[in-house]
Amino acid sequence: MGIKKLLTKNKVLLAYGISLALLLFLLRWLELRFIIFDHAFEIYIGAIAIIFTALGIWLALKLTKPKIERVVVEKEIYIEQAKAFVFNEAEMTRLGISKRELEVLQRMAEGLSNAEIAARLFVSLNTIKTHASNLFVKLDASRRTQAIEKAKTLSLIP
Amino acid sequence: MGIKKLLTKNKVLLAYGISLALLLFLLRWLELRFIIFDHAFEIYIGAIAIIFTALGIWLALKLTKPKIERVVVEKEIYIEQAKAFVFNEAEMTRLGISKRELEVLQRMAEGLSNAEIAARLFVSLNTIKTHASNLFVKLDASRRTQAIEKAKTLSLIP
DNA sequence: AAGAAAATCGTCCTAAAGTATGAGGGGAAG
DNA sequence: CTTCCCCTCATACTTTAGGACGATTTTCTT
Repeated sequence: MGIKKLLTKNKVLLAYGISLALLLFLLRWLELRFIIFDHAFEIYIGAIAIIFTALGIWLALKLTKPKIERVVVEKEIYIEQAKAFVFNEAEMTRLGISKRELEVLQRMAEGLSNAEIAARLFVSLNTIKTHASNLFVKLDASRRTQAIEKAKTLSLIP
Repeated sequence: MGIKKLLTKNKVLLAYGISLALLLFLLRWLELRFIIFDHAFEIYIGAIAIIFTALGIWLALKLTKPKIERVVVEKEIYIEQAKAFVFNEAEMTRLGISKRELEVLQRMAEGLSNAEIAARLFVSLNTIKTHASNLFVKLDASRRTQAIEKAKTLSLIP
């Protein structure tokens, strides 16, 4: 960041420079009025003062860490959770539902028929029927759709 | 904003100008009063330089505005499972599902049998069967459980 | 090793679900 | 007014689901 830029940028510094110039003129006026000495001396001092003031400012700006005022803005982000399904194992234990029965239940909820479930689990249709019947008793349901509904509210299936 | 106003407003600048003037007078006074050494001029210059450098540094530190850094902190908020169900009417229109059919679909998802649905909607069992059949065609399902699954993923039912 | 629980499979039967087809009434749009 | 869609209902039939037994085999626990 150059001095020129600084001066044009900062009104305060500009005013400062102008005031210094005015001061020098004042001195000259005083000089003319009262004591007459070497004019060059005051001008030189003034120039030195300006230069080193600028140098001081430059030094300060360059060498010091920039003042940073940290403003923390809290931005609320609403995250729609992908419905993190947490399996309710306690409920499964309470109802006495076995692992195999749960598997059948899951497939039933997927919309598969008993025959399809039997094929996927490599067992006979009768076995699936038995599991289904046991499930209905344990879930207190009389239809598979009802069983699915109950199982979902109990977080046994997503 | 005029210079005059700036000067009267900013005490720092005023003090600075005055100090410069005083310094010059002091130097002149010293020059008049005492005998100047050979290197008096260099000493003056050095003193002026040091003083005004310090002044410049002080000025810079005092007058620079702190940079405001806006830190955006993202606060994650997880939506509770009160997750409002938004009915996908577009999908219903696309599939050509009628109001009555949707009603039947909803009851089916609740686990009701066709007979129960018929009783609740005050129509005959055959009517429900017809609606169900039409639904299966429109939803490309062959079972009610499958229809329910599809309808749920399409946000036709919660 | 014995017992309990779980998983498997079967049969018989009934109930419910699903398919196919036809048909009548009513409302909305052309 | 006529056409189209929706809702309604019916009949006849097929398929699937579900209930009620019993039975054998694994698997785990004690």
